[in-house]
Amino acid sequence: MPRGRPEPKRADMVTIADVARHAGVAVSTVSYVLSGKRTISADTRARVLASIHTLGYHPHAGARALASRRSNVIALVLPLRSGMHLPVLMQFATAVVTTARAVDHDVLLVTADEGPAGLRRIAASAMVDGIIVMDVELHDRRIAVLRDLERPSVLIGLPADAAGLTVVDLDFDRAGAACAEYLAGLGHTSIALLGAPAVVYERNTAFAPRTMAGFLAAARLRGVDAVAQPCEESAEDVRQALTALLDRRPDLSGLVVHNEAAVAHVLAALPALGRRVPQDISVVAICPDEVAERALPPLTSVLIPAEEVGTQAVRLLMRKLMDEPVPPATLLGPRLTTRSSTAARPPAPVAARAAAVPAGRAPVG
Amino acid sequence: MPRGRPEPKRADMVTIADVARHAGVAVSTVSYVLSGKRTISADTRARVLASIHTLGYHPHAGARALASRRSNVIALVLPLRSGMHLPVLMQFATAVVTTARAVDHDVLLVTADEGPAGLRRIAASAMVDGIIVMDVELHDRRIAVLRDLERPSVLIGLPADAAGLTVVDLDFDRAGAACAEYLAGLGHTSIALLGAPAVVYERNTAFAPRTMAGFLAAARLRGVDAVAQPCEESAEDVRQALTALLDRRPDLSGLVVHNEAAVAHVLAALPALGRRVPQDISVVAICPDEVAERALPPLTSVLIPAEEVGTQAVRLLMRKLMDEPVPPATLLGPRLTTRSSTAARPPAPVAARAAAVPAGRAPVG
DNA sequence: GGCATGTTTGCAAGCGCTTTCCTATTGACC
DNA sequence: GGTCAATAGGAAAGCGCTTGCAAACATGCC
Repeated sequence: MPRGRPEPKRADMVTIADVARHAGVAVSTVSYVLSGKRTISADTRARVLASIHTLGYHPHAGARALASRRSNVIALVLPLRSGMHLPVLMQFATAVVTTARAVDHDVLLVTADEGPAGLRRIAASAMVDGIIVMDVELHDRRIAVLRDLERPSVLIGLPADAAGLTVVDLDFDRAGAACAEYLAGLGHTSIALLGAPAVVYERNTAFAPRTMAGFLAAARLRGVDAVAQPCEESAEDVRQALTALLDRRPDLSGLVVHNEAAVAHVLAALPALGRRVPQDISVVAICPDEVAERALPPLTSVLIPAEEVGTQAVRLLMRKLMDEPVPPATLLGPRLTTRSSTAARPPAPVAARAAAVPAGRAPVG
Repeated sequence: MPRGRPEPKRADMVTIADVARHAGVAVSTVSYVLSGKRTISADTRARVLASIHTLGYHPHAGARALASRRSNVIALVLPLRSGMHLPVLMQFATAVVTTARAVDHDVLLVTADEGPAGLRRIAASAMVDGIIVMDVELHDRRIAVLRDLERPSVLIGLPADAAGLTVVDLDFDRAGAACAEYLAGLGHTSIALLGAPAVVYERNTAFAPRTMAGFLAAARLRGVDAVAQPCEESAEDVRQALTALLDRRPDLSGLVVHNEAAVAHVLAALPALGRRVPQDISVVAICPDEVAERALPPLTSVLIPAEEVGTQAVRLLMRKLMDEPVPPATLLGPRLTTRSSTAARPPAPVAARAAAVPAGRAPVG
């Protein structure tokens, strides 16, 4: 067949040329109407839009990506294998997709097990404009790749060395503080934090010590007695830790648990030790809502704002795509939800101290 | 600037032309090495591959999609909003991504709330070659769109009218049968199925009646007394239903529960009615593994093979992309996992009939 | 009237790839 | 030696879009 003779097009595909012809304008005009990159008279614009509508035109993503060097797709790298707490992951993914769509981007789903090579692949093939990586590990092999990739990226979770990267996460410092302030506001004057297992602190994963520090600092500011300690995850360890704790501080009336696995054990052990929740002791958890809601009694908790993290991650990525400066780390404020595991000020057994602190400060968030 | 003069390229992007130059061959040769669409001498091929490797070349996805009319991306439409059982959804998504990657495709994540227009958009923009839609409703507004779309699709879940579509799902018929056969194999001679709430049967959602039919048919084949009935979800309704059931059939020793919400109530009600699980009565659930594992005692259960559904969905889609014929419906075999809620043959209270049926048939799956 | 200025639109050169033609080389067979 | 077929590789035409350049026209001002 002779080259260059325009044959009747394949039935399904409507191209920008079809639209231009139909509207009686040049192809470029259609393009500009769509991109808004130059002013088009109201008249022409309306005509073009009408043609687009009647023909049911959708620009070819590949062609657009080729010509504009933008795919309008972002990659979302998720640890789909398991381990992660699913509801959190889901909320996060939903927020990312929704936010991305709101700014005219789609989301390519990539599993973490594709590893560094996977990131390189999707970036180098210009499949995506940017990358959001969830569940970043402390010494993640991917961060080296991300750092020298030509595409921008946003990490969820703080790696050991975040220099040159953009990170979003919950502000665990303030989460700890929120718990302390909330309990102080309820009138509690002796509180404690049970944290992650000791090993987590040893390998200095950022979130654990930061929560502890925030908790202690806030308590000190409010003039409240506070201790914080790691907590192993077995029922027996929890029981022992609580026994020792209550032995040392019989007036303890507020407890923060930042350890998802230990939560149930704590709730089981307290009644056995003669402390009713919340009458004798208030318990605040730092955990997903689901865990808090399912506990008995449902727990007042500070939750990881997965949705907001997702939204922020996309926003930050978009700003990087537009070459706007972004802060290296964005830490999100904790949200405390009141449920049935906390009550105002200590009851009778510790009544001796009950009047010392004014109650009534509103919860954080 | 004068057009057509090859300026030094933008630093990051390695193109096929660079590879061709480096290997001393034509661009087309590189392309053919990559696609394998024509024979290349071993020598040339090796040289090209070496160049690709040293230059770190990755073909530009957009350019490839434009020229080849294939994006090598499939869309995965998920009901991310909630409602769905997350572990199942996650397993499914993971299987889809993994399988897709194994056949050199990526996955675009689309939320169900983009609706029919969203499907049209991603299809018409040639962003994806095919679409997998999860959680299809009985009268889904999207199936009309899918049907006249130029791109192939695979549905998870059976819509009312599946004509012209490709569907994958668990074979609920066989799931019901598997339960009956398993209980029969354990020596039980009087068994019952508690199904979904009545309303589900009324609106003839396919899965519920099919499970029931399979259960009854298999029981009849094995010469086992069986009844099946809908089951409401409140604790009180469950208790009443069980009471009535045990009243009518005091020798009942096998129970199948196909109702996620009622499972816990059944387990609570049975001891109250003087039946220990599994000593007096064996219970099999049709539910996600998670629910079965968390129950007390952990339940022998038939689970939805989410992973296999995902894998099959991708395989079917690939076959459609290659214009190979595929069956309109692919129903996957159930998998029964034995846990602690079932025991061999009826115990003492029904000893009168205990010798009637030989025990020992292996569980299904 | 002539020139600078502004507004609106068209022209056409690619973006990086696939694929259709086509040429060159080789070996086999008559 | 000549014809044919098979095998390897190259040249170049698009795929559908964006965007730099410039034309066309109107307007304002001297």
